[in-house]
Amino acid sequence: MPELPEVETVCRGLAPRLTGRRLVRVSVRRAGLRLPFPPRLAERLTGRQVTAVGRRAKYLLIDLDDGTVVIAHLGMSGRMVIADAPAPPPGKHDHLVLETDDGAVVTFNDARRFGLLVLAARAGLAAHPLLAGLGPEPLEPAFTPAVLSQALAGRRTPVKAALLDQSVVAGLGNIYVSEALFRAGISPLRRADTVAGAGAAALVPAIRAVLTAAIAAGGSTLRDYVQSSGELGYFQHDFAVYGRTGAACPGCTCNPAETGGIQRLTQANRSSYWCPRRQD
DNA sequence: CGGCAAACCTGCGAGC
DNA sequence: TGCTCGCAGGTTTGCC
Repeated sequence: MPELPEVETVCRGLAPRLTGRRLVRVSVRRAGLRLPFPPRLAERLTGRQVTAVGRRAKYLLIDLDDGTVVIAHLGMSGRMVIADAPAPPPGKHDHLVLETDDGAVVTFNDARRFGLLVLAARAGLAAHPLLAGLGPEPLEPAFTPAVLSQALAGRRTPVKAALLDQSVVAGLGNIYVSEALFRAGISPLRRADTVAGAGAAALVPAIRAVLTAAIAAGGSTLRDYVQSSGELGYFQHDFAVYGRTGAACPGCTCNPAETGGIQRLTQANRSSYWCPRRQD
């Protein structure tokens, strides 16, 4: 499920509970997820102090006091749940449990197991194979129309697929690509190279606005980003087009019964949602 | 190299 | 109620 805003929300929820804390107990309940867990994972984490919790694209980065960084990805169904010690009995798909010296219990749960968790050295982290190919962070100043334009130029694939490509821009997923294209008035069917230039100039603020609003929703609907259940990163957010096939387009005044409303199509095996009257 | 389908794995809702 | 089918927010692989 998680795209950049959800991972950011998980990050903000974990940070106050983990930063400065020492990991006093680590349970590893299976051999790995999409990738195998590192050898001796529990031993390598136990006793370490967390110095920072951050994010790059959809990756969660947890810095430890020995120069190690935990790189975690939530895949499609991964979640982090915070509870108070004593640790509750592990549930189905609880794969990793971290306990801190002040009594927080963080559980990494992932039903589909598309997530991952590996260790890396902080030094040279940007060159790590998982991170090296990532494009710019969409909320940072380096993500400019010129940069996006350059990344889209020469690409003959639909713009929908190009924006899903993490080397073009990091952190967008299926939901926010549809939402950003709607805001920018660009059809998901457009060939990427035709979106360079003016299209990119419209897309950059659209992407920024969509992500910023989603992060704000994550923060505002949760108390300190942690639900009462302890679950992080999952929040209700109103989408303009995503999952709204047949519904009225929020930007149109026409009758969806006559126009068909929001349309859904399949591109590269993923659903795209769009309003044909406002996006071309 | 570029683009697409399939693969990984489980859960859930819709339809019969 | 219970089964099957299609669908799911990610990423990699392998094939044309």
